[in-house]
Amino acid sequence: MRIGELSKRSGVPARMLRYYEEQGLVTPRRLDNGYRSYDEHLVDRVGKIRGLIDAGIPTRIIGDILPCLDRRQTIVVTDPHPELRGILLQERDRMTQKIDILVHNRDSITRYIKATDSALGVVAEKTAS
Amino acid sequence: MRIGELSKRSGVPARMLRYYEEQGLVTPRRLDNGYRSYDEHLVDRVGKIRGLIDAGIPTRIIGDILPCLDRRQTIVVTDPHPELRGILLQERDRMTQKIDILVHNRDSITRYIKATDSALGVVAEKTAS
DNA sequence: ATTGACCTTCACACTAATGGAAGGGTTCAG
DNA sequence: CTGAACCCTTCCATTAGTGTGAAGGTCAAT
Repeated sequence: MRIGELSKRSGVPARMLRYYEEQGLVTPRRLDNGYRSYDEHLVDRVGKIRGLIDAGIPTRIIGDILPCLDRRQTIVVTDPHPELRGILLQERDRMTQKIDILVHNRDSITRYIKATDSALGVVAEKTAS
Repeated sequence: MRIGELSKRSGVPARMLRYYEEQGLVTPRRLDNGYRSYDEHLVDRVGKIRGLIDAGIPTRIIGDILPCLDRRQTIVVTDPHPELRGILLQERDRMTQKIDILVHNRDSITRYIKATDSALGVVAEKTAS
């Protein structure tokens, strides 16, 4: 498919799809006329990319970990660069840390909402009575 | 305490502490000589701020939710602006979404590491034999 | 009184992610 | 053939988060 369709289907602006290509995250083929041609499995890939970017992972790192994220992957035993394992471990820990922070703060927000709700509920009851 | 000490204790560069102030996230008192004076509880606060920024939450939003994050808070029934509840709900959902994505990808990475490890383990065994 | 370690503001600059416009091809439908 | 709707590249702009440096004030210790 061409960039417009991928953009529609993935919800990612075409501008960003070109940017991801520039960053080496997706490498569409080219048609004879120079148009980008994305094949099906890239829909999923850009979905992952968006998710990770939204979650605060920079593209530089996404590029490192993306190849390891595909289910049904052929494990790359011929490791392109040997520091990969270290990078992955480190990045996994970073993600765990982010998760913990997000969970904690989300729960705080939830508690806050509940508290205000019940407080207002009481007010509503009182004013209603 | 002054900015240098807070910086050391929180691990956040003084430059950033001034930036957070500019963004309205912390409002230190001022000494007679113009120096910023932070009191104890702000150590915690900047910790939260850093965590949230690292997790990909923009300061603008942190400013909204920060007041709701303090344990031992006085619930602000006199709601400064009435859209707050909506903002909080929306932001909480965003955070949940981020969490899900992070968890999913972190687990993928973990699986990948395990897979390569055991693959290399086999190789090591074979070469060792 | 000078030195050194703080602090102040202001300003310039960089990166990452994104938006957008300019100028120019391609394709297709009418 | 012409217009609409795509696509291309290149360049410029903006925002958030940072780093860094200049020019200067404060203060404690020598």
